[in-house]
Amino acid sequence: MTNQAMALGQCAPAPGTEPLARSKASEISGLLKAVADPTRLQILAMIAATEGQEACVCDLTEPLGLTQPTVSHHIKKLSEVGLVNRERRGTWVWYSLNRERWGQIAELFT
Amino acid sequence: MTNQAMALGQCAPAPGTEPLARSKASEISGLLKAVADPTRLQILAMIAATEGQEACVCDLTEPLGLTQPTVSHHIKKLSEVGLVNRERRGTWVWYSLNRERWGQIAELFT
DNA sequence: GCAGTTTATAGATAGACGTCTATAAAGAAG
DNA sequence: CTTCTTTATAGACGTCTATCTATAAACTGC
Repeated sequence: MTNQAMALGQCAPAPGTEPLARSKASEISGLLKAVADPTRLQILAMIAATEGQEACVCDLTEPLGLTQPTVSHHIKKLSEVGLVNRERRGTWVWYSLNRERWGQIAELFT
Repeated sequence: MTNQAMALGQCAPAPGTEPLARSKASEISGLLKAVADPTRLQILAMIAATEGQEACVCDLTEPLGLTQPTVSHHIKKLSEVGLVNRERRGTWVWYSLNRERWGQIAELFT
Protein backbone atom coordinates (compact mmCIF):
# COMPACT_ATOMS: atom_id res chain seq x y z
CA MET A 1 0.00 0.00 0.00
CA THR A 2 1.42 3.29 -1.01
CA ASN A 3 1.17 6.32 1.11
CA GLN A 4 -1.28 8.20 -1.04
CA ALA A 5 -3.66 5.28 -0.99
CA MET A 6 -3.60 5.12 2.76
CA ALA A 7 -6.52 6.67 4.46
CA LEU A 8 -5.72 6.11 8.10
CA GLY A 9 -2.07 5.10 8.15
CA GLN A 10 0.74 7.17 9.53
CA CYS A 11 3.19 6.57 6.74
CA ALA A 12 3.20 10.26 5.96
CA PRO A 13 5.85 11.28 3.52
CA ALA A 14 6.77 14.93 3.62
CA PRO A 15 5.10 16.64 0.68
CA GLY A 16 8.49 17.83 -0.47
CA THR A 17 9.88 14.33 -0.73
CA GLU A 18 11.38 14.76 -4.14
CA PRO A 19 14.30 12.58 -5.17
CA LEU A 20 17.60 14.06 -6.18
CA ALA A 21 17.69 13.95 -9.96
CA ARG A 22 19.11 10.64 -11.08
CA SER A 23 21.54 12.25 -13.48
CA LYS A 24 22.94 14.46 -10.77
CA ALA A 25 23.13 11.55 -8.35
CA SER A 26 25.04 9.50 -10.90
CA GLU A 27 27.46 12.32 -11.53
CA ILE A 28 28.19 12.71 -7.84
CA SER A 29 28.47 8.99 -7.26
CA GLY A 30 30.96 8.79 -10.12
CA LEU A 31 33.19 11.23 -8.32
CA LEU A 32 32.77 9.46 -5.01
CA LYS A 33 33.38 6.01 -6.48
CA ALA A 34 36.78 7.22 -7.61
CA VAL A 35 37.70 8.05 -4.03
CA ALA A 36 35.94 5.11 -2.43
CA ASP A 37 38.78 2.68 -2.94
CA PRO A 38 41.48 1.92 -0.37
CA THR A 39 44.29 1.88 -2.90
CA ARG A 40 43.27 5.19 -4.41
CA LEU A 41 42.94 6.74 -0.98
CA GLN A 42 46.48 5.61 -0.29
CA ILE A 43 47.66 7.07 -3.58
CA LEU A 44 46.06 10.41 -2.81
CA ALA A 45 47.57 10.41 0.67
CA MET A 46 50.98 9.60 -0.70
CA ILE A 47 50.84 12.37 -3.26
CA ALA A 48 49.72 14.82 -0.60
CA ALA A 49 52.46 13.70 1.77
CA THR A 50 55.15 14.14 -0.84
CA GLU A 51 57.45 17.08 -0.57
CA GLY A 52 56.57 18.72 -3.88
CA GLN A 53 52.93 17.59 -3.63
CA GLU A 54 53.49 15.39 -6.63
CA ALA A 55 54.54 11.84 -7.37
CA CYS A 56 55.28 9.60 -10.31
CA VAL A 57 53.95 6.08 -10.78
CA CYS A 58 57.30 4.44 -10.20
CA ASP A 59 57.44 5.74 -6.65
CA LEU A 60 54.04 4.38 -5.74
CA THR A 61 54.21 0.79 -6.90
CA GLU A 62 56.61 -0.53 -4.30
CA PRO A 63 55.02 0.94 -1.15
CA LEU A 64 51.60 -0.12 -2.42
CA GLY A 65 52.75 -3.62 -3.26
CA LEU A 66 51.02 -3.47 -6.63
CA THR A 67 52.21 -3.76 -10.21
CA GLN A 68 52.86 -0.71 -12.35
CA PRO A 69 49.84 -1.28 -14.63
CA THR A 70 47.56 -1.52 -11.63
CA VAL A 71 48.84 1.76 -10.21
CA SER A 72 48.47 3.40 -13.63
CA HIS A 73 44.92 2.12 -13.74
CA HIS A 74 44.06 3.67 -10.39
CA ILE A 75 45.68 6.99 -11.24
CA LYS A 76 43.71 7.07 -14.45
CA LYS A 77 40.50 6.69 -12.49
CA LEU A 78 41.49 9.58 -10.27
CA SER A 79 42.47 11.61 -13.29
CA GLU A 80 39.19 10.95 -15.07
CA VAL A 81 37.24 12.67 -12.33
CA GLY A 82 39.69 15.54 -12.15
CA LEU A 83 41.18 14.70 -8.78
CA VAL A 84 44.78 14.54 -9.98
CA ASN A 85 46.62 16.63 -12.53
CA ARG A 86 49.03 15.06 -14.98
CA GLU A 87 52.27 16.62 -16.17
CA ARG A 88 54.94 14.93 -18.21
CA ARG A 89 58.49 16.10 -17.60
CA GLY A 90 60.93 14.10 -19.65
CA THR A 91 60.79 10.43 -18.92
CA TRP A 92 58.55 10.72 -15.89
CA VAL A 93 54.95 11.71 -15.52
CA TRP A 94 54.16 13.70 -12.40
CA TYR A 95 50.79 13.59 -10.74
CA SER A 96 49.54 16.19 -8.30
CA LEU A 97 46.36 16.77 -6.35
CA ASN A 98 43.66 19.01 -7.74
CA ARG A 99 42.76 20.69 -4.47
CA GLU A 100 39.84 22.58 -5.93
CA ARG A 101 38.21 19.33 -6.95
CA TRP A 102 39.03 17.88 -3.55
CA GLY A 103 37.27 20.78 -1.91
CA GLN A 104 34.19 20.22 -4.04
CA ILE A 105 33.78 16.85 -2.40
CA ALA A 106 33.90 18.43 1.04
CA GLU A 107 31.14 20.80 0.01
CA LEU A 108 28.90 17.88 -0.82
CA PHE A 109 28.87 16.88 2.83
CA THR A 110 28.50 20.25 4.49
CA MET B 1 64.03 1.00 -11.64
CA THR B 2 63.03 2.13 -8.22
CA ASN B 3 63.81 5.52 -6.90
CA GLN B 4 66.29 4.45 -4.30
CA ALA B 5 68.32 2.60 -6.88
CA MET B 6 68.52 5.60 -9.12
CA ALA B 7 71.74 7.48 -9.00
CA LEU B 8 71.21 10.22 -11.51
CA GLY B 9 67.48 10.14 -12.20
CA GLN B 10 65.02 12.78 -11.12
CA CYS B 11 62.33 10.44 -9.90
CA ALA B 12 62.72 11.88 -6.43
CA PRO B 13 60.08 10.75 -4.02
CA ALA B 14 59.63 12.92 -1.00
CA PRO B 15 61.35 11.23 1.93
CA GLY B 16 58.10 11.31 3.82
CA THR B 17 56.26 9.32 1.20
CA GLU B 18 54.55 6.99 3.58
CA PRO B 19 51.32 5.32 2.55
CA LEU B 20 48.17 5.73 4.54
CA ALA B 21 47.79 2.55 6.56
CA ARG B 22 45.88 0.00 4.57
CA SER B 23 43.49 -0.78 7.40
CA LYS B 24 42.61 2.88 7.82
CA ALA B 25 42.22 3.29 4.06
CA SER B 26 39.87 0.31 3.93
CA GLU B 27 37.82 1.66 6.78
CA ILE B 28 37.40 5.04 5.10
CA SER B 29 36.68 3.50 1.72
CA GLY B 30 34.00 1.37 3.34
CA LEU B 31 32.24 4.48 4.51
CA LEU B 32 32.65 6.20 1.15
CA LYS B 33 31.48 3.17 -0.82
CA ALA B 34 28.22 3.35 1.06
CA VAL B 35 27.66 6.88 -0.20
CA ALA B 36 29.14 6.36 -3.67
CA ASP B 37 25.96 4.99 -5.19
CA PRO B 38 23.36 7.04 -7.05
CA THR B 39 20.40 5.32 -5.46
CA ARG B 40 21.76 5.73 -1.95
CA LEU B 41 22.52 9.38 -2.62
CA GLN B 42 18.92 9.79 -3.68
CA ILE B 43 17.72 8.03 -0.57
CA LEU B 44 19.79 10.29 1.66
CA ALA B 45 18.54 13.36 -0.18
CA MET B 46 14.95 12.22 0.15
CA ILE B 47 15.29 11.62 3.87
CA ALA B 48 16.89 15.01 4.33
CA ALA B 49 14.19 16.71 2.27
CA THR B 50 11.41 15.14 4.27
CA GLU B 51 9.53 17.26 6.72
CA GLY B 52 10.38 15.31 9.83
CA GLN B 53 13.87 14.44 8.53
CA GLU B 54 12.82 10.82 8.41
CA ALA B 55 11.27 8.42 5.96
CA CYS B 56 10.06 4.85 5.80
CA VAL B 57 10.88 2.35 3.07
CA CYS B 58 7.39 2.37 1.64
CA ASP B 59 7.65 6.02 0.72
CA LEU B 60 10.91 5.60 -1.13
CA THR B 61 10.20 2.70 -3.44
CA GLU B 62 7.83 4.44 -5.81
CA PRO B 63 9.80 7.64 -6.48
CA LEU B 64 12.95 5.58 -6.88
CA GLY B 65 11.32 3.12 -9.23
CA LEU B 66 12.82 0.19 -7.35
CA THR B 67 11.37 -2.78 -5.51
CA GLN B 68 10.98 -2.78 -1.76
CA PRO B 69 13.73 -5.39 -1.17
CA THR B 70 16.16 -3.32 -3.19
CA VAL B 71 15.41 -0.21 -1.17
CA SER B 72 15.75 -2.18 2.05
CA HIS B 73 19.09 -3.45 0.82
CA HIS B 74 20.37 0.07 0.18
CA ILE B 75 19.16 1.39 3.49
CA LYS B 76 20.88 -1.47 5.22
CA LYS B 77 24.15 -0.46 3.58
CA LEU B 78 23.70 3.08 4.81
CA SER B 79 22.77 1.80 8.24
CA GLU B 80 25.81 -0.45 8.46
CA VAL B 81 28.16 2.51 8.23
CA GLY B 82 26.10 4.55 10.65
CA LEU B 83 24.75 7.07 8.19
CA VAL B 84 21.11 6.46 9.00
CA ASN B 85 19.36 5.74 12.27
CA ARG B 86 16.61 3.18 12.51
CA GLU B 87 13.53 3.47 14.68
CA ARG B 88 10.54 1.21 14.61
CA ARG B 89 7.20 2.79 15.47
CA GLY B 90 4.40 0.32 15.11
CA THR B 91 4.15 -1.11 11.66
CA TRP B 92 6.60 1.28 10.06
CA VAL B 93 10.31 1.67 10.45
CA TRP B 94 11.56 5.22 10.29
CA TYR B 95 14.98 6.10 9.04
CA SER B 96 16.71 9.38 9.74
CA LEU B 97 20.06 10.88 8.90
CA ASN B 98 22.94 10.61 11.34
CA ARG B 99 24.28 14.11 10.84
CA GLU B 100 27.32 13.56 13.00
CA ARG B 101 28.44 10.71 10.78
CA TRP B 102 27.67 12.83 7.73
CA GLY B 103 29.91 15.55 9.08
CA GLN B 104 32.73 13.08 9.59
CA ILE B 105 32.81 12.53 5.86
CA ALA B 106 33.14 16.24 5.27
CA GLU B 107 36.10 16.34 7.60
CA LEU B 108 37.89 13.76 5.49
CA PHE B 109 38.02 16.23 2.63
CA THR B 110 38.94 19.40 4.43
C1' DG C 1 68.62 3.91 -35.29
C1' DC C 2 69.08 1.27 -30.95
C1' DA C 3 68.91 0.26 -26.05
C1' DG C 4 66.99 1.43 -21.67
C1' DT C 5 63.82 3.76 -19.05
C1' DT C 6 58.76 5.09 -17.50
C1' DT C 7 53.97 4.97 -18.42
C1' DA C 8 49.70 3.40 -20.89
C1' DT C 9 46.77 -0.01 -23.01
C1' DA C 10 44.70 -4.61 -24.02
C1' DG C 11 42.92 -8.79 -22.60
C1' DA C 12 41.81 -12.23 -19.02
C1' DT C 13 40.00 -13.56 -14.56
C1' DA C 14 38.09 -13.62 -9.97
C1' DG C 15 35.36 -11.24 -6.72
C1' DA C 16 32.11 -7.52 -5.46
C1' DC C 17 27.70 -5.39 -6.20
C1' DG C 18 22.95 -3.84 -7.68
C1' DT C 19 18.82 -5.73 -8.89
C1' DC C 20 15.16 -8.94 -9.05
C1' DT C 21 11.71 -12.78 -7.24
C1' DA C 22 10.30 -15.50 -3.44
C1' DT C 23 9.69 -15.88 1.24
C1' DA C 24 10.16 -15.00 6.13
C1' DA C 25 9.71 -11.93 10.18
C1' DA C 26 7.30 -8.39 12.92
C1' DG C 27 3.53 -5.82 14.12
C1' DA C 28 -1.64 -4.08 13.89
C1' DA C 29 -6.45 -5.04 13.79
C1' DG C 30 -10.36 -7.53 13.60
C1' DC D 1 -5.74 -16.87 15.73
C1' DT D 2 -6.09 -15.09 11.27
C1' DT D 3 -5.44 -11.49 8.00
C1' DC D 4 -3.22 -7.53 6.28
C1' DT D 5 0.31 -4.49 6.39
C1' DT D 6 5.57 -3.15 6.33
C1' DT D 7 10.22 -4.58 6.41
C1' DA D 8 14.09 -8.01 6.15
C1' DT D 9 16.44 -11.99 4.30
C1' DA D 10 17.87 -15.55 0.90
C1' DG D 11 19.19 -16.88 -3.49
C1' DA D 12 20.02 -16.03 -8.40
C1' DC D 13 21.84 -13.37 -12.17
C1' DG D 14 24.20 -9.93 -14.93
C1' DT D 15 27.40 -6.19 -14.70
C1' DC D 16 31.16 -3.74 -12.95
C1' DT D 17 35.83 -3.62 -11.14
C1' DA D 18 40.54 -4.60 -9.19
C1' DT D 19 44.19 -7.17 -10.36
C1' DC D 20 47.41 -9.59 -13.16
C1' DT D 21 50.49 -10.63 -17.56
C1' DA D 22 51.87 -9.13 -22.00
C1' DT D 23 52.75 -5.54 -24.98
C1' DA D 24 52.72 -0.97 -26.93
C1' DA D 25 53.84 3.98 -26.62
C1' DA D 26 56.76 7.88 -25.31
C1' DC D 27 60.95 9.78 -24.03
C1' DT D 28 66.34 9.89 -23.14
C1' DG D 29 70.89 9.14 -24.40
C1' DC D 30 74.29 6.86 -26.93
